[in-house]
Amino acid sequence: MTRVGEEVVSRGVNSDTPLYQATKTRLLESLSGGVYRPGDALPAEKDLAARYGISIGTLRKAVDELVDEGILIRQQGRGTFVASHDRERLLYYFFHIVAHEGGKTYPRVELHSFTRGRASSEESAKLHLAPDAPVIRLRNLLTLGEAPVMVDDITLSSARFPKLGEAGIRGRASTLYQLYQAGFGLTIVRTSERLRAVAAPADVATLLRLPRAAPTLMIRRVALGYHDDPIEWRVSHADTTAHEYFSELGS
Amino acid sequence: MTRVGEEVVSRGVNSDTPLYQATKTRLLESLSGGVYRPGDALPAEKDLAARYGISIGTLRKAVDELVDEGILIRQQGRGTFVASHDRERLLYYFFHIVAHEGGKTYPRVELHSFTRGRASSEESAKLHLAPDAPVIRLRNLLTLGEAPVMVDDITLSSARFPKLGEAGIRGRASTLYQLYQAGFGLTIVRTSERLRAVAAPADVATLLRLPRAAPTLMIRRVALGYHDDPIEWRVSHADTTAHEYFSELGS
DNA sequence: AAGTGGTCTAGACCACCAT
DNA sequence: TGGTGGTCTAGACCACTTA
Repeated sequence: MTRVGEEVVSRGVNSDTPLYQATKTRLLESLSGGVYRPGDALPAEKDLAARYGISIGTLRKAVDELVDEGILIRQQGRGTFVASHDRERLLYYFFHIVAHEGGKTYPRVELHSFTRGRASSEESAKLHLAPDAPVIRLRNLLTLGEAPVMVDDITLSSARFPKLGEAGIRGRASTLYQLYQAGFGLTIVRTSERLRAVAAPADVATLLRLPRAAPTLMIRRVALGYHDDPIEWRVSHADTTAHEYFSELGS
Repeated sequence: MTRVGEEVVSRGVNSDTPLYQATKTRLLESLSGGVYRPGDALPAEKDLAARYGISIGTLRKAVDELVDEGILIRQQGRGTFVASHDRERLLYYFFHIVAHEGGKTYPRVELHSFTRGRASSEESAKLHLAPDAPVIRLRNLLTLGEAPVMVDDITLSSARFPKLGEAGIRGRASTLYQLYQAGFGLTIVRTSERLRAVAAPADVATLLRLPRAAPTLMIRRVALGYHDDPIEWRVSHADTTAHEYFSELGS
């Protein structure tokens, strides 16, 4: 009934990469380029399919993968939306500290210090920066319930966060990731973490009200954007006497 | 060209759950029931679709999800296979300890002790057992390179592992998960882990050749089967001076 | 060459949401 | 009521593996 041969030929340039993957790339470029912004609704699937000149099934396969990756969000009857860093989403995807045997709660975050400097070799490696590139360093103290639970040491490239000052952070009622997104157009999509158990450094122990050299969970995290570009480097120390790190993996 | 209405009616019983989900359940039941065993090839997709009386697209959607969950494995041109606990797969999905900044290596595992007893309240909770149910406890010592790196304390329900004795474990050249699968028809599909930093218990410190009360990474893990049924409870203590826990999340 | 999964199409109908 | 995503179909052709 159909002459698929003609269609396939008319598909055009990309001969080796599948159409749905090319479509995914186009969507990703529209996202990182700001054509569709966090919170926006995408055009309806049939419109998008028509615009790209592909069938709705192929369009859906591309969107499916972006939904799986947490980049788009489908809502039946309403539309498809660009994921934004609202608190719930952040808590769900990027915050892994929970009370023992308990559920997730949103932490209180307090900016403890803000400094500028030049990248260490580790920082430049993690953030793909030139040696000695200028960086911004923040230290946050996180509280769950009453007690301080975690100290975050965060490094950002000054080049990617122009004009970011201490006031800009302290003034906000939002989270850091919301600030990256709203203020600099940078959306965190994925993180990669490595964990160790270490004796608390003296300054961390003080902030967490722990005995000197108490065991703490050290979390070293790179946060990545749409194109797996590193946006933030973070070293955290958590007190795990009343909380723990949650990991649901292996599927 | 088609009368979809008739088809939909002829779909039969399950009116609220989508066909592809019902199909997924049927496949899962065939897997846990041993109709298709680990390593086996499934029937070709068009044959399966015909057998279930559904279109190939719907069958593929069900299989897609099982592939995403690591339960089935597709190989173009060859077939679709039931995932088995070969070393590579275990390493990739279930073993999260890597050398600092390094890649994964397979550990040497040594059975250190084998005992029987009755479930603690925690063990019975984690394994969904009655209080004081009979359990088997193993302690393994894991070595990466030359140095001991991790101590695993494993608890199994005696009821689910009948006739499992020390010789049955020590004699094997395989991994524990391969033993669960080949010997008892139990396949691990997913794990859920919670991590803390704790001072090494005395016996663990000795085995890991660490100073008393050195910080260790404590990993508490439930391993689950096809129907999210708990199969194994494991508490590990890792020395993270030269290794770390790897977690790729947030997508 | 035969068999398998992988891609893609064109379109029908269902379920849900807003108005 | 009209629009959105969600499900499902029937079938063509492509890419890959094996013999």
